[in-house]
Amino acid sequence: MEVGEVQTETLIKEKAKSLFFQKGLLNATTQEIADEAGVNRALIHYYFRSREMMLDTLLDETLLEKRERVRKVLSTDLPFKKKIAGYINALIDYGLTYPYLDNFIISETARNPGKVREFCSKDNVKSSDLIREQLEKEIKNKTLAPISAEHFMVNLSSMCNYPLLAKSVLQTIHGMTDSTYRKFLLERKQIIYRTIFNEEMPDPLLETTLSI
Amino acid sequence: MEVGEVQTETLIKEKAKSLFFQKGLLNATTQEIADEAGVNRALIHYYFRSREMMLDTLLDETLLEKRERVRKVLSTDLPFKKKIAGYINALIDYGLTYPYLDNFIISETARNPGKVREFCSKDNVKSSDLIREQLEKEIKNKTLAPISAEHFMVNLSSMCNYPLLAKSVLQTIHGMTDSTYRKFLLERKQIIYRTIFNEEMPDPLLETTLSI
DNA sequence: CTTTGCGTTAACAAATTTGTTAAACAAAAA
DNA sequence: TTTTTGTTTAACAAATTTGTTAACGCAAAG
Repeated sequence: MEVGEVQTETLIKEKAKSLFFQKGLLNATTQEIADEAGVNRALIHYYFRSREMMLDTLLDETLLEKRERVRKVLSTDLPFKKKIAGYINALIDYGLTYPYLDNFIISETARNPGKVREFCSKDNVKSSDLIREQLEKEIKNKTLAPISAEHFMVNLSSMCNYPLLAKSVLQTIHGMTDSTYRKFLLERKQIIYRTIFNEEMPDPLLETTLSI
Repeated sequence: MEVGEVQTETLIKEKAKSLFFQKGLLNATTQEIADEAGVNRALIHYYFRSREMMLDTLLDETLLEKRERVRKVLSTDLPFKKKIAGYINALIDYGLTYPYLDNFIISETARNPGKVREFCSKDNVKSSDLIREQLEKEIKNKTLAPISAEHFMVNLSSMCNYPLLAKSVLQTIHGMTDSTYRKFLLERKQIIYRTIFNEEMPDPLLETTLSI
């Protein structure tokens, strides 16, 4: 391996993530991954032992990264509504990066129910616990209609994640181009905030974390 | 084939739907389907020619059935809010019947983008068009905050479908049993209505269409 | 009774895919 | 230079999966 060249292992992981989580090729073969990375297929076994172990590594890394991002937003000292605005922002932006990640998880779950439990157990802090206290305060102050922390978080993540998951279907139904649908998703940040809080989202909260 | 016995073709289709759309075995092999139906694998080819053609048939039938149900609800003469309550009811109940249907569609899309377009094009009436008029009237009457029909429908279907899709993950995170999660989903009918309309859902609208 | 046709089965062929291995290669160490 | 170590490759073996086919069984028609 020449100095300065990208590490083969990293290259394979990135191309595999792209196939699985961005392009949605949930059943990509080791050959397809190798082709995408432009390396010999045997290298996948050299670095990861088996396809299954590579999947575990990819999921571990990607889910950890996503959790970190979400955790960071929900653990700030910001007031409740700003925190939630940040959460919406992070979730939609992350979804735009890996539109098929959730889908992948869900499908894998059916194939191997134990694995998800394993991944989830690594996540010892529930996001609903991170907002419960503030949420209840809002409800007490009558600035939010009564709702449990669980339902609140499920509402939120549903409205953020589903339109990304169902992109191809929704896009086809509504006859949107890729760029139109992207705009639609970004619009949704405000829509979701309004639906949850029944009031306008403050402008400064809209900045995307995406470069592209 | 004895008289009175279930038609083999129907039996295969039902067992295949169960595997794909209920148990979430998205990659079920023809052998697994045959085993589930208790028939010889060759019969699948006898009746459906190929695995691919069977998939098309299954999707066609199931999506048509789902559409019919939704269409029926949105095409009644009921006032807007009752109509939406019926929609929530139908969507959650249908999702409880086929929790992996959406997931299947999404995954298939990545493998064969043209197929979804074909399926969607058979659905010549958008559900957002079915409610647009009434929605705009509600907004004009100030009984609903301004929102486009598209975002409104996406909000609605997101909150109904996502928790079913992500069942295994959410269930694990929140440590719920199957029956607890089922209750959680049924609770959501009211939660979703409240989130959308910011007011209580009238009791008579809560009746499930499910027998179990 | 014989024939016809549908439903069913086991056995086979072909394609795909995963995982292994032995050899080739290249760069750094001795 | 030779050796060693880590990386890469082609070739192979094994398992899985789809699709075909020829034969069998059986009920209804002739």
